[in-house]
Amino acid sequence: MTTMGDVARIAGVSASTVSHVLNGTRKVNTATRLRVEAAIEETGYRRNVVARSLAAGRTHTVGLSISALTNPYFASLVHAVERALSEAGYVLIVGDSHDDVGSEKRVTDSLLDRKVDGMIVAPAAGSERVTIPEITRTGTPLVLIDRGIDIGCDQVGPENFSAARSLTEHLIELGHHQIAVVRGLSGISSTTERFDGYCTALADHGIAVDAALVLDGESNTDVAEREVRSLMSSANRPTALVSLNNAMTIGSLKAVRALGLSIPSDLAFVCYDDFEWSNLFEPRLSAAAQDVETIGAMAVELLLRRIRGEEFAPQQIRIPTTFHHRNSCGCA
Amino acid sequence: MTTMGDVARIAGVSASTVSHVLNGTRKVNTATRLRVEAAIEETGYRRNVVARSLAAGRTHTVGLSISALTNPYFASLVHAVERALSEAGYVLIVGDSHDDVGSEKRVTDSLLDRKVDGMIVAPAAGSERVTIPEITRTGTPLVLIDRGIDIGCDQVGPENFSAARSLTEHLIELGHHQIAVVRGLSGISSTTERFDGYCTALADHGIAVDAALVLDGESNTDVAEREVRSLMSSANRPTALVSLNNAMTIGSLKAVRALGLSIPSDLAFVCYDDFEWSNLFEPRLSAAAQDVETIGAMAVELLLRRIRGEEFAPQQIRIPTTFHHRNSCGCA
DNA sequence: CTGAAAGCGCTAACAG
DNA sequence: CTGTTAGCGCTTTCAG
Repeated sequence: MTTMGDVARIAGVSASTVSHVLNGTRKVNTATRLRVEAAIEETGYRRNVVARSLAAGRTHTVGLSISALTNPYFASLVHAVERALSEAGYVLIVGDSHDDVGSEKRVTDSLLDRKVDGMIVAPAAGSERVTIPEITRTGTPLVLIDRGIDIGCDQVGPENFSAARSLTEHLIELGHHQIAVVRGLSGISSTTERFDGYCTALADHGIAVDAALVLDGESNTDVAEREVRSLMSSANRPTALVSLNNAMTIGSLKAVRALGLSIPSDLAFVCYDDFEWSNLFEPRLSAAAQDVETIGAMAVELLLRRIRGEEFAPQQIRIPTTFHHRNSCGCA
Repeated sequence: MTTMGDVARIAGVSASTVSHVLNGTRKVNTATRLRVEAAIEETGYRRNVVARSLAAGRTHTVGLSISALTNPYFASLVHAVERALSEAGYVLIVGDSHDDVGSEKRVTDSLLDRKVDGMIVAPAAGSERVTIPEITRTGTPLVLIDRGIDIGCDQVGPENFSAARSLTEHLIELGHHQIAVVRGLSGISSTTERFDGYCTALADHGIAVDAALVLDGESNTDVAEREVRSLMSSANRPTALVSLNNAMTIGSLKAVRALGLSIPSDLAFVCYDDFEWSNLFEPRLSAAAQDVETIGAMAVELLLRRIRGEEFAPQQIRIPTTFHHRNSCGCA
């Protein structure tokens, strides 16, 4: 493998000069630069970023710990983050935490060991006690994504509370009183906030929260299917349902289909998170869509500013959701 | 930041010993090891993987260049690869090539510069002329995924030809003669192979390929929608359609819906690639599903063997697809 | 069983 | 405008 020294020798200059033409870090005589470039071309030299990182103390690498790469929402998030980073000349290392603090710790430790310049984390439940402290201890810039944690660090996520509230209110305005909800994994802020939105909507309209109508879907398709199925075949059958994330929406729809019920005639349905195909089939889903691109881009922007050493108060950014009003809610 | 030297000083040993307890690379007296471990604990020392990589000449990092992180198929592939790698103690760096050689070159160059121990690439059209040679020149182990290239290197992908042929045959056996096809991006092997499968099925049953029924969907939802829409509103309307990948399936369905046609009564429909929701809505899609997990795991396995220095003839592995027979094809 | 010492390939003062 | 010289933090012979 050719090194910078080899190139220098061939070009008849010092390694230092080669480094500077490569990085544009200082003025170099055009003639010498040309010679260096020729030598690089001739040898097919590739800089060794590992050595460079060690010497410079920066890796131009950012780590991302995500909950579930298989969830299309998170996949898009990874995509958005990757794009924003690569535009800025950074490279992304991804790890999947499977929404488990243990795995998350392993992922973030490995990222820390690799001396990433910054880190983006979608914190699992319990993260604030184990993962986050370790990251902040090293002084690595950190921004939380999707879910928040009550700690002084930058975070960017979607609007949860108001979106879930509107979703629920829409159902109430349609005359429903028996509105069930499938809520996500406990211990993460998005679940709490969305559920709060649901509760607030009910409260605002003088409807008491009926514990029997609150389903724990654990952000999981199968669990949601089971829960919805059992609720919908019980005596206490609701007339409307709000699903609080995409995976659970699939599960809910499966359950409804398996029972031979139809939406919206037997059950009005709205959900948090939109799908590419939401508009394609009957029932066309009335859904609150997140703006993933913006969430990803924002997170990267904040992180890069921290990496550059900018000082500013911790930001807590909420990206608005958009309500796509279709017909699963039972409107014309 | 604490370094290995600091730990050594505190433990009263040499850096060399610290290194060896950390890596288990040689026998260390239990007493000394304990002291070292205590010092590590006390200081909260984290190894510097960058320095380690430079010294050891291996980064325990694998690069992945993928066509489109937003396509759920590729997202699952990334997931499968990430999982297999992390089990083996490797870390994944992802780059999105957007199916463009230019971007692909940028991605792979950056990966090469980072001295990844190996590389997995879903080659874009033209890759064999620009990206692949550069990778092999550096001697970095490489395995091609999803698409192949006529070059002596390991590749793993789904069965394309036979799956597409079966899909088409199914339609023929149902009595269709006017079978249209939406094919993917030109220049990549999966497109060619799947299209060949379609042509062969027709030929085997004495049906000539009608150029007017061959649509170029460019592996893109919008393009497919436009094409299908225009074909389906023409005089020469086919009675059946086979879509050759997931993105184009969405487009096709959009077009069909927009025209107010219904599947399968107005148009029998089968597709390559399955969806999580294929079974959820009418028409329930009859589809050939890829086994992404296996594809990812296989690719990683081959790559790790190459990284370990094993010598063997280049492998070309095809993972079978599964036909999910539902009702969009028009069967009971 | 342990330590000394020579790098890995590059960056960045510093000096000229 | 360019070269010299220290490292960056770790691994790994080679001695002992």
